[in-house]
Amino acid sequence: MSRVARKRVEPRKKPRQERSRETVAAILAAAARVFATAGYAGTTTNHIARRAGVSIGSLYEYFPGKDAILVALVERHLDEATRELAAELRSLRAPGVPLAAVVRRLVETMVRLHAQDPGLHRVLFEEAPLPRALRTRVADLERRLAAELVTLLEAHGLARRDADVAARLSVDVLESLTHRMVLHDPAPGADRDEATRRHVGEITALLRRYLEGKIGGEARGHG
Amino acid sequence: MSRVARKRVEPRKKPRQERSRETVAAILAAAARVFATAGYAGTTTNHIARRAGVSIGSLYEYFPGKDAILVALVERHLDEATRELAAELRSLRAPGVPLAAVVRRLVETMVRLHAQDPGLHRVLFEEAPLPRALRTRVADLERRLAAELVTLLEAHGLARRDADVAARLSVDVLESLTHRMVLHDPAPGADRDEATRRHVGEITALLRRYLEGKIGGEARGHG
Amino acid sequence: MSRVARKRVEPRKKPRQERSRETVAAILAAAARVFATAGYAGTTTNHIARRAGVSIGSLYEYFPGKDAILVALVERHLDEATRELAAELRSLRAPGVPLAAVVRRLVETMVRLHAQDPGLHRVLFEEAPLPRALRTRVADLERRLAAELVTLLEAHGLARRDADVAARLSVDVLESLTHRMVLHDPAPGADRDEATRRHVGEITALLRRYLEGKIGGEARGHG
Amino acid sequence: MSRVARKRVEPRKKPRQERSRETVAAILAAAARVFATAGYAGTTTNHIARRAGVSIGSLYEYFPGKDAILVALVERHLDEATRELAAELRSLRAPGVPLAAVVRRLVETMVRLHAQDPGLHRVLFEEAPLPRALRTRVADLERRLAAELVTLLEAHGLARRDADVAARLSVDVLESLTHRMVLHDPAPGADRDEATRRHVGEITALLRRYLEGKIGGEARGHG
DNA sequence: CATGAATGAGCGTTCATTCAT
DNA sequence: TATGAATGAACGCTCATTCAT
Repeated sequence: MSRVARKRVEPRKKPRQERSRETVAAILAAAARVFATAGYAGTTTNHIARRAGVSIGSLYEYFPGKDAILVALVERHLDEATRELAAELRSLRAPGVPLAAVVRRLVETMVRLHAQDPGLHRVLFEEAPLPRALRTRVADLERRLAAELVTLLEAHGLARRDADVAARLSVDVLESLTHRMVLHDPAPGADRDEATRRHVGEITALLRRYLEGKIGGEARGHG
Repeated sequence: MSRVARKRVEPRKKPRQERSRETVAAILAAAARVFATAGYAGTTTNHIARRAGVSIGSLYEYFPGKDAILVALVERHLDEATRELAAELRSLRAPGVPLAAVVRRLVETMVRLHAQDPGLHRVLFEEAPLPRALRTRVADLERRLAAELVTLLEAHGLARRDADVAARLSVDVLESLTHRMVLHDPAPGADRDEATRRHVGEITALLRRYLEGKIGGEARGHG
Repeated sequence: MSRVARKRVEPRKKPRQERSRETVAAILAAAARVFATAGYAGTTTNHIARRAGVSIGSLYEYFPGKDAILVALVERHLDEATRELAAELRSLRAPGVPLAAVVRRLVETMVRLHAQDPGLHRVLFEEAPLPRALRTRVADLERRLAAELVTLLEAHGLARRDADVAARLSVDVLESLTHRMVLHDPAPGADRDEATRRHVGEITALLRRYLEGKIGGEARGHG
Repeated sequence: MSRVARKRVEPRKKPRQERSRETVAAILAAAARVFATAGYAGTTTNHIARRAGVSIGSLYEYFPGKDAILVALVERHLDEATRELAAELRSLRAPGVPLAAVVRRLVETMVRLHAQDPGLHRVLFEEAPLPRALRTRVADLERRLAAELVTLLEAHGLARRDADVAARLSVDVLESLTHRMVLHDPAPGADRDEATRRHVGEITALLRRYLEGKIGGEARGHG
């Protein structure tokens, strides 16, 4: 994956029988643990197979290699993220939800998506160089989120010429600050929740200032 | 580097003669190119040596392994960043510089630091797991920048109870948005400069909103 | 192995299938030949693997390195030596065996154990620095042989205060003279057997003199 | 040295000037220490050079490689041994020295020769495979000692048909038991001297029994 | 003569991958 | 289908040795 020669990363065959589905699930679960603890370079297919309680031969029956497993994990994560975001947006589109709540809940959702397995998240989206197709998929997801945000802003009377620019930057902020927060996570201790809550509040404030302040339309971009 | 067994990453011997200083320079230059194009995992010491026009033995004469070279590159970058930031801050502390200019020039400086070799930057600070000492050094640099920002805000009459929190988040935004911008960089084409300029302007606007808006002290954190 | 950092020398995994048992046997047989002809330092894992008709990967599947193979060879030899000595001693403890026969047969047994592969024996027990555990095992074996010899001497009415000292020195003589004889072995020619027989006779005479002569208890150790 | 291809082991040039002689001496002294502590395989020429406070280039000015240094050390040791043995034998040939003293002093001399640097001795004469020329020189030394012993025995009225055989075996015993004793040496503690004295006494007793007992001419070698 | 930077063959070792069972 | 023994390309790294300075 790191190299030029692009390799197959599609799963080899669809699991048809029950047992096969369990095998695949075991492999993915094991891979998630191994990637998270050993990093991308430190993970080997033999490692994963042993941890999954599956023979190395079986692993290769379903995945053509380590990168394919990683890709499957990323796709699984993206599926979930897509689903959760869609659900959240559905509820945020309901009339009567104040913008403050919209922003806050978007921040919370992003944090939740990143925080469920930070170590794995770091490996999947930072350490490992993803194939172009996946990077495109991530980009699409962000683009769609930005588009939704434009709609939401309009619904709250915040329409502007450059609403799309503002929405796009807001998504970037959402994504990169939550990512960063999760990676800089201190040891999962007692007051981590408190720290997270404060952080969420602060990011929310920042985004509200940015988005709502626009209305006033003061001079911008002229240093 | 990913695993427990921390290995030596200090350079092995100081180059004494002129010739060896050239060798070390050639190795570092080659390593920067190889890391940037092949990624962390895809880079080997043999690659680097060949690209540097140096024997593999010479490489190991000066560096105990790939990670040590990476560390040297990171330190070189951090030295430069420290120097540039210090210079910039010195000039921004001069009386009469408007806050708008302070913010914009900080954004510009960060972009400059990230943009000079984006591919390498990505590998050094994202893909490769840095030893703790270096991570600490990066964290210190950010902390000092945040502290400076607090001073600057006070000098502009923006003192608040939570100035440190705001400054800290601003630094996070500075860092992560410029990082992100640089990585999502489209092929270095004609209008990249234009895109960069717009992006800088927008980030500046966001930070000004965030920092200046605080004064008003409207309700925050109660989403 | 010579250095401080003790490495693993335990075999990596037990061969389960028939095929792998053959592989392990082939590796050990090849290693015996290579060690014997090339010496410890001159032996490499690649040598052994090629000679065994096995891939280098397979070798490392079963042994973590050259020292582990050497250790396995030593243990195999010690197992055999222990077994043969035990059998011999059992028969020597039978009533009616004259002391002359006891001594002679012990010498013959030792010669037999050393002589079956002198070149290998030299590498295993002289050239290669064995891990402490194995050296201890060798020492234990010698200690037990000395203890048995004390019992045998008593059974022949040769009890003395310092019987243990005499037995211990006798074992040292047995071990070191047969070792030496085997190493100084001339090319395996026609009259080697004759030379060996003479040598065995002479060592036997020396030991009988030493052990039986004690009875008389003439002045000793006073120059 | 371990390999087939015999390499040069003669010193490259005779040191003519004072400084050169010092350099060679420093190299040999350093090599003795390094070989003794790191073993044959663990010793490198760079190691030796650094320890000698000499550049690696200078080392190669005087010795063509690691084996040549080892050979020089062995030769130095053999020179000394030859000298000491000759002196000892000269004094033992004086009329009136009882055979008991002859034997004891030979044992003591052998112990002294082995014990002055046991670690080094082990590397030089056991671990490292010496070139044939040196092995021959060692064999010659032993042969001459055996011949001397025959003369001494005759002088004490112990002449026999197989005096040469007995003398030869006695030398073997002298050599191998002292060697063995020195290698099995316990940590150089308080009572090591006591142990050594006892051991010397016992070996002396063994050899006297063997040599003097012959006269009686009881049945031997017909086991 | 002395230096020490440079060399590169060759070692030990891993691990993705295949395939006979 | 499942297994796991076998493979071997390719990596990290050392160290004896040379040679320009």
